[in-house]
Amino acid sequence: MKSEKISELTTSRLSVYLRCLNQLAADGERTVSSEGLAKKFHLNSAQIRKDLAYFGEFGVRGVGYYVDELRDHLTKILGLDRPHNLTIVGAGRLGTALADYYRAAQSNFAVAAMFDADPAKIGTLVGKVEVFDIKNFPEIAERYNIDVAVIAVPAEFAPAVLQQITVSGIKAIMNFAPVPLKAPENVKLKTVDLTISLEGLAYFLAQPSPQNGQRR
Amino acid sequence: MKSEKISELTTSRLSVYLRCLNQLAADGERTVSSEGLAKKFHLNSAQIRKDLAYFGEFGVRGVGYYVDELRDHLTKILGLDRPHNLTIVGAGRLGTALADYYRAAQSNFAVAAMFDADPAKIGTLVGKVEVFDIKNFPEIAERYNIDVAVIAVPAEFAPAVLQQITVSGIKAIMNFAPVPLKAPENVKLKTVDLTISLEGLAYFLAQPSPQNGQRR
DNA sequence: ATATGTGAAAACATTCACAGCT
DNA sequence: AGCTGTGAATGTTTTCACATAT
Repeated sequence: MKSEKISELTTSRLSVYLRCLNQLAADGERTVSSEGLAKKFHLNSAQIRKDLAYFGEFGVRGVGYYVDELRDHLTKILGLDRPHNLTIVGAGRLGTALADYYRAAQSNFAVAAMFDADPAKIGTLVGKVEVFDIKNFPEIAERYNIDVAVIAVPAEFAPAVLQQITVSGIKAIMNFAPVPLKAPENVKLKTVDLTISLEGLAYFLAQPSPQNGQRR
Repeated sequence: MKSEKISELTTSRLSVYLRCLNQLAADGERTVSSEGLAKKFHLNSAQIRKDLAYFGEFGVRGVGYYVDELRDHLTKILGLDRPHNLTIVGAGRLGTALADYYRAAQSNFAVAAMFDADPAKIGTLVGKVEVFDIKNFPEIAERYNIDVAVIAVPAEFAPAVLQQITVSGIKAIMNFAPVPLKAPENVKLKTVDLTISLEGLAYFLAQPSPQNGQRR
């Protein structure tokens, strides 16, 4: 157990471990070893032990980890022991798909509201979630106690949307707009760039090495 | 110019640079320095020079990089100088949203076909793209000359879908199912896990440090 | 016997700083 | 004078290997 700063690589692995532990619990497993976990996702067992050891000594030597206990720890560590209210800004194709996706995924994230600038969309429902005018963001975010915002608007509007979100005091933002955004200090911004991920695949295909038998 | 193995971190930055160069070209800029690029995305200029130097000496000392020339190089390096045919497996909410997203993004990725197992969806159109029966994957993939596949099915079906895709000889796969998949050697698999990204935000919110003024 | 927790080593990535070119 | 390309230095992440606990 150390008090260093935890890297993002570690925390996203914790999410993966937790998902796996939920599965193991459902399967009725009582304990699991770091080696057992490691095999499930082609990962090094020392890495798992180290990731967990940042937060405490959860294991028992000679035995492994108790599934239920570790699951509770990770749930708490990841802040998933209490609900989060999500908003999705941008009620276009991607925004509505994300709303549906997050609504369907049973999780502690409730999609509480959506926003758009298009008058035709304002007032409509996506699933059971109302689309509000982006102009009223601060008021609605307050009313619904939003703590996480997802940006799903075209790149050109993203900086302005980010601005509106941050002035409302929201500290956690996920951005799907393909543009580099700079969030204020003490606001966590994660960008997922769907285009760049694809281009990484194109690069791979362009490499000479795997060209044997490759479809062109 | 080295012949080392290029890291994925480098290649995704190349995508970012290319996007920026396209913008600069549209703005009529002739040259740009590594420092100029670096400022745009809060990045170190040495990193940019190093990333580029893996592939050649594209710059001119005392001047910088010629926008058009560097753009051409990066386009070629990333394999974006020729078209790619994309398929999306899973015509649910996420799959159709991704289809629309990639269709709209003007790029070298053409959405050529979609697949699903649900008889109600087979034969329908998403945009102008037909949904085929997943059973016919090999034949249709061949017909449309698919070289990149996107997995957008529920986690439980993802392993079987991966299997079907890889036996068809497709070498580049993007996975949105929240499950750890293992692709064969010489197949590139990228997973984007929308849930894990959110949980990283929850972890951040659960930390004591930024709790001043945070909405709960 | 078995599996954790962790220093030490190795691998990998970023940044510095400057020689060298235009 | 100005900016690249790159070795060297620094920082970060992963893996090894083993003492330590049950």
